Amino acid sequence: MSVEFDQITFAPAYRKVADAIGERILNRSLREGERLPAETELARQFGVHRSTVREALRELQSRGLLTRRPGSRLMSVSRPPQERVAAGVSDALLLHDVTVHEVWQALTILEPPIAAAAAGVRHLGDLEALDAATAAFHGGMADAEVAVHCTSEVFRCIARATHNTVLGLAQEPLLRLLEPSLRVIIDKVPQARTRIGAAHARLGASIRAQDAPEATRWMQRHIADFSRGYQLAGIDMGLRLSL
Amino acid sequence: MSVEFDQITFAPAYRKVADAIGERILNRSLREGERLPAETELARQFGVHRSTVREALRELQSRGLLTRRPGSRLMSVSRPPQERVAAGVSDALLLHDVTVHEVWQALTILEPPIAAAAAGVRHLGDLEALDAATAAFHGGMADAEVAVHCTSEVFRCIARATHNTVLGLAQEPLLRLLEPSLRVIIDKVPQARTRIGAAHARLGASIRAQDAPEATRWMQRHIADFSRGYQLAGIDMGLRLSL
DNA sequence: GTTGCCGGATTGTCCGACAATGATAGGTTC
DNA sequence: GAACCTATCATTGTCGGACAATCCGGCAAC
Repeated sequence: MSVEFDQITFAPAYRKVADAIGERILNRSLREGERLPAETELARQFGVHRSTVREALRELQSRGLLTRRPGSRLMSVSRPPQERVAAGVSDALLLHDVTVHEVWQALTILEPPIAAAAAGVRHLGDLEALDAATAAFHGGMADAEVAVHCTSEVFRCIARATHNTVLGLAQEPLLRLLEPSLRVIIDKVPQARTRIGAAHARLGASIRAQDAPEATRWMQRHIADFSRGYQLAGIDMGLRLSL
Repeated sequence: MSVEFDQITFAPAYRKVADAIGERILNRSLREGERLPAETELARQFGVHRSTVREALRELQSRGLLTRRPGSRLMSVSRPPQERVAAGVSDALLLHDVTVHEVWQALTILEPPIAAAAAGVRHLGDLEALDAATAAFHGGMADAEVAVHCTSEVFRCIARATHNTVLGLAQEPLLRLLEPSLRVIIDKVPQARTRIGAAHARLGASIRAQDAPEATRWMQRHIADFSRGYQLAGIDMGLRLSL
């Protein structure tokens, strides 16, 4: 009965330019490190004004697809750095009002298997990095800031030891969201530091021994301890996170 | 002895403007849905040229922090839509040369506990959505495209049933990366559709029955099946993904 | 109630300009 | 020949201004 039309789609020029360049980066016809022509030249090629090109470049830059390498004014193609991507995810989660509990639950799910995987695949350098982080935790235990940083660093080292980029990138936003509340716990709960330190030691040992079940168990306890920490620090896990 | 100086940081005006606005969105002093002043007005407030403001807006827009609501020319504050964030993550993973195996391993880790959590918390609407996706899979099984879409949709429904945003957002990029290879499997492996369909049915049943262990088991098999599928379809899991 | 029209606001795009700053090449000194 | 200095040039960041298209709101006409 009724005639149906497709929604018409109009994209401004700056989006088209961004899409065109982005497309070629994604499909690898522009390779990492390759330098883009100057803005004026791009404007000429696309047949638009330089201002339009610049708007497109800002978008690609913020996606991490383009970056300016030090010592070069020209933009060059880059793979989005993990930190940037993770920051995007944690910002999004923050604005979506995720609760402490949601982050904690995700850690509960993610971390023990990561520890197990790390115990499976091991590589000497990875163990060293883990030891370094553990040692730094002990050394800087007095300073809450250092303690917090080292705690998440231990997580990072373990994830890195799995040599699975996906796991590392999945974990990173959680660590970012965890840190502020972890700081509160470490500040308010006296026994937190020693318990965390002990967990680190056991985790390191079991990963070194390639004892996956043991690594899993200790990681479970480690994460479970956070939940206790939240209680003791008087943090309501149902509350949404804030930066 | 030596005098130490901080690295001097220079940020172009468009970055400063973007940071200023972004900051206020992140710390919620600008609330979701709130409309920004017009570009001319922003330029006046920041004391820069409109082109500069526009470059900043492009960045915020691409981060999903600003969007234009239909029927309004003014930019309004938005929380980054999941799809956009997920797209950013999967693009990044793609460019970082993640392998099929890495994605698969992450699914192995993530999905069974998600299914278990879904079996714990259940909400009538969630079950309906899951049933709908399962039914759509059966209905459209002939069409590979539909089958692929419904398979990931089932994952999405299960994650949604956990009511944990973090889990949903962690999973989404994996689904995006999974889909192309899943399409190949469904095309090349005759028994794939029935096995996937069976898994969906069992998953739905055990979640409805709130049987977390059973849901875990079926999800494990479901994901393990993918690995078999890759073999049968002749896909080398060590190869990096491509779009 | 729908349609048509007008004024104003806003964006998308363009033109052109210019200072600051690195890169580079070319000449100079040892 | 190597190292150093300098003039030149290319490129970005930023600006001023301009203009068409378009969309919103309101109001009149049908």
